[in-house]
Amino acid sequence: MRRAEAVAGGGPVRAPRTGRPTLEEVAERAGVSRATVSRVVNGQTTVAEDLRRAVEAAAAELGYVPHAAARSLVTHRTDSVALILPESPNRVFSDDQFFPSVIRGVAAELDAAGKLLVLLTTGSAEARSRAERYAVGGHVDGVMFASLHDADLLPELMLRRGVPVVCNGLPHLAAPCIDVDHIGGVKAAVEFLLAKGRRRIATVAGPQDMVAGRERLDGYRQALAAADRRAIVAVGDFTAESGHAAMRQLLADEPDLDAVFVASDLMAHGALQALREAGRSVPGDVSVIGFDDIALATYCDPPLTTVRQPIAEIGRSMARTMLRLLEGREVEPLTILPTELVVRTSA
Amino acid sequence: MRRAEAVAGGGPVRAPRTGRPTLEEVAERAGVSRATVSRVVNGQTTVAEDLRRAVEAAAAELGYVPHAAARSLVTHRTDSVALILPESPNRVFSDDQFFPSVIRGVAAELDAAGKLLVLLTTGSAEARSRAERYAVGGHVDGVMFASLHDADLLPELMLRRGVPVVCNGLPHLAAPCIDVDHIGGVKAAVEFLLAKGRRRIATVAGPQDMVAGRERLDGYRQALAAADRRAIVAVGDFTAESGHAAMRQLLADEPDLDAVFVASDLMAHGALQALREAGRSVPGDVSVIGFDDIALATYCDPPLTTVRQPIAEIGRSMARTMLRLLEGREVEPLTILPTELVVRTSA
DNA sequence: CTGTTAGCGCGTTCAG
DNA sequence: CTGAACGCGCTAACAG
Repeated sequence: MRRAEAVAGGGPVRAPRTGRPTLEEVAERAGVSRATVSRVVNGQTTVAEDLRRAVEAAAAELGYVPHAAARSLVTHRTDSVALILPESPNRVFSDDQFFPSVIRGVAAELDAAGKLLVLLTTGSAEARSRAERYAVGGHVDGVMFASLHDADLLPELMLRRGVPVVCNGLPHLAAPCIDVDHIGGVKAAVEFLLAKGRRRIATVAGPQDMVAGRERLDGYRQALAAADRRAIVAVGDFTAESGHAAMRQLLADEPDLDAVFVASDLMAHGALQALREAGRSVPGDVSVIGFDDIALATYCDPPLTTVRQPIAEIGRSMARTMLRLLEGREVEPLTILPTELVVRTSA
Repeated sequence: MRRAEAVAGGGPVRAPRTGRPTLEEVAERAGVSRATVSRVVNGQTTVAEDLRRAVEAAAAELGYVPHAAARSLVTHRTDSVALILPESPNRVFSDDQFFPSVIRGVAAELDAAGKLLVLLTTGSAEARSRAERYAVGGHVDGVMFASLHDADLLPELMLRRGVPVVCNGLPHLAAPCIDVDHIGGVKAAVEFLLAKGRRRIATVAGPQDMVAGRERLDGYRQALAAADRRAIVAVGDFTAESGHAAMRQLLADEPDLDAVFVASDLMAHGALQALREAGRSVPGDVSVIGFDDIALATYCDPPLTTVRQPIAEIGRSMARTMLRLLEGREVEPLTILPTELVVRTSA
């Protein structure tokens, strides 16, 4: 990996055509020192106009692009941040639109700030340790976590290593968090069902190792308790299949239920199918309300009444918080985004 | 940015607690040289067992993680590769499952190889030049392009800069390409419609600045020409809205059409809606066939007959090709994956 | 098998 | 305002 030696025979010693031009080569071509080129490239204003132009010309002709590694070795910055998606790639990029929407929000905000987004999925133990090494190894300036599980130690680990962290889905951490008002949204949904005269209201809850799963169940319980009604609960894992299975379970346990709040739209889609198979009409026999308001909700048959959470805004907000963190500015320790009931046909 | 100076007063000079341990600190703690630590960290077998253990212990205690920039500055490797998605983040992470599925395939394969995936969207000119600087700047070892547009100069640019490239959607490049058999799949679809006795078969074509758009239209034309029938064409851009508009156009131009091949499932979904609004039954009055076989196809009403392309396999194949390229091995210049007609209800 | 040495390409003092 | 010199943390020759 060493540069070519001078050619034997005493001809003029020319630097070999290396793959990429370096600062030094630009400097030589422009007839200035490396330091001056560096200043120009980094937009310092303390360079004489003619030199600056010479440097810019030389850089353009050579197609100079600073070497990322060399630069970040000395600056300790990379101008890129990671978004960690604590699921397998299969899950992240499935038909659940949650992660894609978060990504979209993050990407938009980072793009505007000229930062780069690195996506990491940590669905396996191996992937998790790779992500750790990646972040701690200084590949990125900070790390954002989407939809964390309770048991995930990665955020704390990174914090301890001095990596700036922003998260979603675990509010009690020593890092700024972005989340939505799960409980308020679910209460509105259940109250809507009660106001419609529904009396036996069940729920398909989400996974209980996640805040989103627990709080949506809490909201349901609180609303029912306030109306002095009994809770009827089945638990799924946010997938359509689990929603289908949970709905069957509910129908078996409680055949006379007349409404169900399902903790995600994807599960609601599965639940609708189970109701159809059981010969129940929606919303005639059973009212159904979902949670998320992803595109699928409008495709459902009938179109799904659901609690909208601003998913892309979670991403945007995380990104903005991270950018502020990287600038050393103050940030809100906890940001709660609003949810709202979107009434369609299923309830 | 300089290390703390020795403390005045002559006490023992201790290295200040820097943010992250370096090779040197591990070496000192283990009582060996930096080189030996480097060897152990990089898994070389030429280190005596006792030293290796001492190094491993020291590294573990200090929580040593190699500094990415320093390493890749000398190795010229980063162990990560980029996947470029030549659309805006909004488009990439929309309800079109194409990109997510490609990502999934790429991620799976790269994961298995211990490489990291960096996702870049190049929907704007600015994003494009940022991606260029990123790749040329040596952040990644190679670049993969998904679903290229004809006019995209980025691949050639990167090639010229010596960056390894693999692409999808532009087969005539000086880089290995992965694509699917568009024409064969579409021919099968149209022939299926003809065999069913359909006589006035229209098409909603995709964007004509992409191979996928052009070849699917070609396949349609070839199959109709072989049957001595007239082509009836409207053009969309692969979105549901454009499919809806194109279908309305077709119905206005050719009210007695009895079948339509739509060049993407998302457009087909829009087309179905337009047909419904126009009071045409599917498949009674009009047969509809889509292209892709994403999850949406099964949600359609009626479930969509469609040409399946192995989207995730495109991603896997791109990743495998890239890995081989990075190892300096031979690769196929062109890989064509098969398509197949999946018959459901809409035709 | 191990340690010593020389850069990788760049930003950044510090003199001039 | 400019250039010379140093070091970021690491790998890879080269000696021993």
